[in-house]
Amino acid sequence: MFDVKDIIAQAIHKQLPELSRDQIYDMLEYPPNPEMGDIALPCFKLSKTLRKPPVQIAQELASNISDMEFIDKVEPVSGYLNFFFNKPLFVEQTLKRILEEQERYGSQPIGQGKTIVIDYSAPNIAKPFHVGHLRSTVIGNSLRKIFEFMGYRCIGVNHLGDWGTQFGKLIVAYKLWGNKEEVEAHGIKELMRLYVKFHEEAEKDPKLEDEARSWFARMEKGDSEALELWQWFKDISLKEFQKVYDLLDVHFDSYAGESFYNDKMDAVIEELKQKNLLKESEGAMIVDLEEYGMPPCMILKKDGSSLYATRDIAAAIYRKKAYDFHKCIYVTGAAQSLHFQQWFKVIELMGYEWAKDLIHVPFGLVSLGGEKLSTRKGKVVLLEDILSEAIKKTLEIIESKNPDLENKEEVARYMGVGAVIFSDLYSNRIKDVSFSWDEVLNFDGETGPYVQYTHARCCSVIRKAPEQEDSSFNPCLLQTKEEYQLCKTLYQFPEKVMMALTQLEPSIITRYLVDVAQDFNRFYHEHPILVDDQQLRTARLALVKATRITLANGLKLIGLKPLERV
RNA sequence: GCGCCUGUAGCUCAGCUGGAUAGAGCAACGGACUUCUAAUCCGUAGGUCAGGGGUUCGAAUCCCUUCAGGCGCGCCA
Repeated sequence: MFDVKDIIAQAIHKQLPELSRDQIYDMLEYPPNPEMGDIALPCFKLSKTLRKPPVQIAQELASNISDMEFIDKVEPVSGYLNFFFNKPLFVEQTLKRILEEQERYGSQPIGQGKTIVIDYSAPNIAKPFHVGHLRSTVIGNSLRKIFEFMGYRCIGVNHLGDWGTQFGKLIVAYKLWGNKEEVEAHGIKELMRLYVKFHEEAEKDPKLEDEARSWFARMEKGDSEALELWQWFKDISLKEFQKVYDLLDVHFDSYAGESFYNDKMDAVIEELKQKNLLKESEGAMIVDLEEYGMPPCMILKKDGSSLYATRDIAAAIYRKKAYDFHKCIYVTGAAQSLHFQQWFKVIELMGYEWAKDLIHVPFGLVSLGGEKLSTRKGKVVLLEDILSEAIKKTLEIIESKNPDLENKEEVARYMGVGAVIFSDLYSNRIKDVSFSWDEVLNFDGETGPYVQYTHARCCSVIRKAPEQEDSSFNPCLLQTKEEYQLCKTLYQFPEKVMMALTQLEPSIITRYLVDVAQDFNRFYHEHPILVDDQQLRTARLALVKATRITLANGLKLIGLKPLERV
């Protein structure tokens, strides 16, 4: 594997044995502009340990450092040591590596033999799938792809919200105002109507709440009428969710939701008792977390029924047994941060050393015109509607730009859905986002369609190029600003994937794809590729092929299918 | 009241675990299609990095503090 940074780190290490190669590796950075070289070592930090001014350190290193094949020039500039690559060699090695590794380019086998459980999406049964759920779904899906790319075995778990008092409410509403035909005909939309109606009516008549609670209690006791209705609601919901997942191309290995853990709770409560962690407070059972600066974690309500913390604890213990995970990752809204901290601590107090392997990956909430989304008030944007709008708009663009395209419908589907996913993975996940139709349906600039378009452009050039058997090329012919810059950006892909993995941050990939696309489009605009000069054409084609591979690999990591024609 | 998160161009956001002159896209304006897909490219304009202190050779980045917004804090998940 070709890694210039490592080569440079080693050369510096020879001069400065007091620092490890890894330490030096981490100090190396990419200078802000090309005149400052390709890689730089700031010497300011070394100043203290070496008891010399940084300028002098840089100068000494520059004159003593041994000649390296990959480096043309080493230049000390006001405390920085700037390395200038041997461009042809760098270009050759970088492109060769990409062209050889193909769909493996960017991956490192760091996860061999390790299992990651990723808990994502987790919509609530009988409630519509809206923009808010999309984030968990696409972030989780992308993290899963990234981990798999790095050699981990991944278990995607959809922890369905399929248990709780809301089903009591739904049963009451169904019995009072609903009927079988309407539900069969309109699915979740009808269930949501009933749910919203329940809350409206319950404000006038609080007795409804009691009724709902008693229906839920019947469910917990195994009452067959209640459970049949529950199962029916669940089937209807899952069928509709499946349509969305198919459209998004998101899949799970397990749909074990909340109800799955019903019969696993008693054992957990028993264990907590035995380990002396449970404490009675105001009639309820809690784990006191005061000495850790947190409010108590509630395990049992006054009436003896369990809560979501109880379920999460049971689920974690089950997953550890079932999958023996290396890490278990929970992709949920930032609003739940405290909840996760609390029950992670409970797991730790129970004496499980793997408590440290539980990771909460929070993300900011989605609002709608400054207002919080609320299923109960019916204030939501349905994901289905967003996706179909995006597909419709894509189709319009195709009709006007490329009406002869084959299978327009299919391309529009991938492109439109991809645009929505891309925009959701575009900024740091922790940021709150305000949903805007304008933004989601804008296909210019830093967007999914822009990257897809660029990928298709690469494919198109490659298709039109004459066949050639020899894969070699002359890297000396790729020395212009645009060509070299593109090459340097392509070189960074493995680092970016690694960063996305350690930071659990898919947006690093998304942004990187835009960088690649920008660099490629500049190159494409400046330099004709399919020229008569066979040498030049072959060299530029190698660059196009490498770009295509990198874009395709990155797109797959954020859950998009790279398109060959748009 | 306590805790967590956020604050960078008119708007949406990057800024790599402290580094060189703070970068993109959108919107605006002006250019580039007889030539590999113009969903593209080039140029112009746009900044007290919320305010104030501190640490440091160096701060958008770390610490303290104020302000603004969001989210949490026992019987929902």
